[in-house]
Amino acid sequence: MKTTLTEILTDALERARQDGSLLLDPLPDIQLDVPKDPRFGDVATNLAMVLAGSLKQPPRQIAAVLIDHIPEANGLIDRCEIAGPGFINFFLKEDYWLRILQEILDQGEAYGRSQRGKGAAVLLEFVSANPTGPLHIGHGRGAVVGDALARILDAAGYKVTREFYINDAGRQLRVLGRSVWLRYRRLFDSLVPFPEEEVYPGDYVIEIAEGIRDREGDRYLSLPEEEVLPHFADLAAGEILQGITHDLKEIGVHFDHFYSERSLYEQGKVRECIEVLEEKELLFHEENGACVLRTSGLGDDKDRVLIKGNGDYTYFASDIAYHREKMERGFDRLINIWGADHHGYVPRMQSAMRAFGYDARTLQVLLIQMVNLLREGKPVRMGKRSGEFVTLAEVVEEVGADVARYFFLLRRYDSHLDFDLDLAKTQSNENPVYYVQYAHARICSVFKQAEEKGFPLDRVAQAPLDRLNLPEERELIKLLGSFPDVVEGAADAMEPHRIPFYLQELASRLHAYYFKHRILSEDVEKSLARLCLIGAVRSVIHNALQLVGVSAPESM
RNA sequence: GCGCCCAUAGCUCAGUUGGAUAGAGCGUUGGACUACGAAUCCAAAGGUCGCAGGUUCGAAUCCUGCUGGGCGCACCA
Repeated sequence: MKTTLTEILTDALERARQDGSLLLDPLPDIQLDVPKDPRFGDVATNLAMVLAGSLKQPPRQIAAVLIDHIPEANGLIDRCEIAGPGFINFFLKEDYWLRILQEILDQGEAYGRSQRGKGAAVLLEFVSANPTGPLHIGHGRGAVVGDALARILDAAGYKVTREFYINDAGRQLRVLGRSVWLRYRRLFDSLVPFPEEEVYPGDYVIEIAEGIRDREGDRYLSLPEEEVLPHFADLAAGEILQGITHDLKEIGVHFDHFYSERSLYEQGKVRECIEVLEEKELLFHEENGACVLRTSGLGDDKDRVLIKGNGDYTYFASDIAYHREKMERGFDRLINIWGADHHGYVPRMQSAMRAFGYDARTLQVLLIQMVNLLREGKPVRMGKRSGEFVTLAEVVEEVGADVARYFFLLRRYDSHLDFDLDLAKTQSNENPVYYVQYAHARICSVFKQAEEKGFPLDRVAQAPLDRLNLPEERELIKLLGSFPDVVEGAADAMEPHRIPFYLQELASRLHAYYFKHRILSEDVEKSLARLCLIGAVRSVIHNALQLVGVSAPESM
């Protein structure tokens, strides 16, 4: 809708320029609004007010000129009004809305999809949790936001690849190996010390050690530590990663690739990356042998070490190699989803992009704020080191995947989230998930009812849609008509939470309409038309729920 | 000390990229089932958009400075 109106306005501007009534150069961007108040029309633009400054004419006068240049036979606009300081309000032709309704019915699951992204290839990296322990609730939020964003971008015409980066090199993994090794030895000798401060204390480490003992007995006790530790580390990481993918699957999140950090080293990508930077003369070496990237000249506040004095690579080294690798795989855009506590890392990552000659804006980082888990109104203490660790899997088990997902998406990703376990578990009107799902189930129920009562459902496609002339019906159709704009907006801004908010409003309008007006009546033609309307609502609710990965049940 | 994020109704939060009278859910109060699902609906009360300046036709939104909260500032990950 907005796009066709934009064309009409651009055309009007062009005509006005050619006949000299408006001295435009260049043509301005056209901004369209859907006014909150229906009295201000179906769509409005502030165009005249924007132009007032440069044209040095009163906005209302410019608006009048513009309206004069809109052709009569545009097929869309019924009438225009100039309002307030210079808004142009457009009232669209009655049958336009019926065409929209027909379009929704025709398109079905495709309604809401667009070519906004023009097929641009996007690499969306998210979760990327270290394989050293189970996912917690914060990971869950990142996972669900990332997954929903992937679905939304896909619907908006981007080619999305979902990737999980595995930190399977470096110190944390060595610590994991040592943790398992100590637990393993303790299974045979309880006197072996277990320094909780230096290793991972979680019970899952014991379980991994027990697994090794059950399968292979005590044979590792006699082997030298240097041999056992890397093996245990790999074994444990593999097992934990399997658990992670399992937990992600339980909450409906999947990945196209798992990208191994270690493979970057094994394929020489890290070294290659450093050589390239060396050629670009972006590196310098300190007295102790450390190798440093001059990020300070590229937007970061200081230079960053790539190779330490002891010869070890820093994580930053493999990270930039990874991102260079992403670009070399041909992606147009990179999106990373990180916990907000990593925000200090963003400038240096973007300076690395610049170091390789890419626009820093090619990499966008979404920082997901922390999640506060509440039970009985009190925060549940989190943290890998604390005893009462609550995993994502436990939360999903407790409240279900639909609820968990919806709760994660109910807030902007950059605001703190209180996850209230008791609220999440209530199957009542306090729980926003059911409100929306109920609307869907309710419509399904009406269709079932219509079938039982013998309404000629095979004639629904020929229903006289012009019988839908109530204000509530008109508003409902308008809301349905804005769905593609909502999806595009969510994709542009990378803000999945817009979908649940849209759903809330749509469900609310549906419930109100349903309560006030009977769908099935003696007037068969009208009943069929109304079935078309609620059928379209059902379809859009279904599509929107699909975008956030929440199920649309036919009965509850 | 420096940097980033946040501050909107009693609570939790939206606010269409600077637009018209600032919205929703929950909670509170009062009402609505002999008809398609009451997990629903209708109505009311509730606001100095943290504070003070600035930018302009117009600011919750943009710029500056404060106040208060969160998080970062490694040759850690």
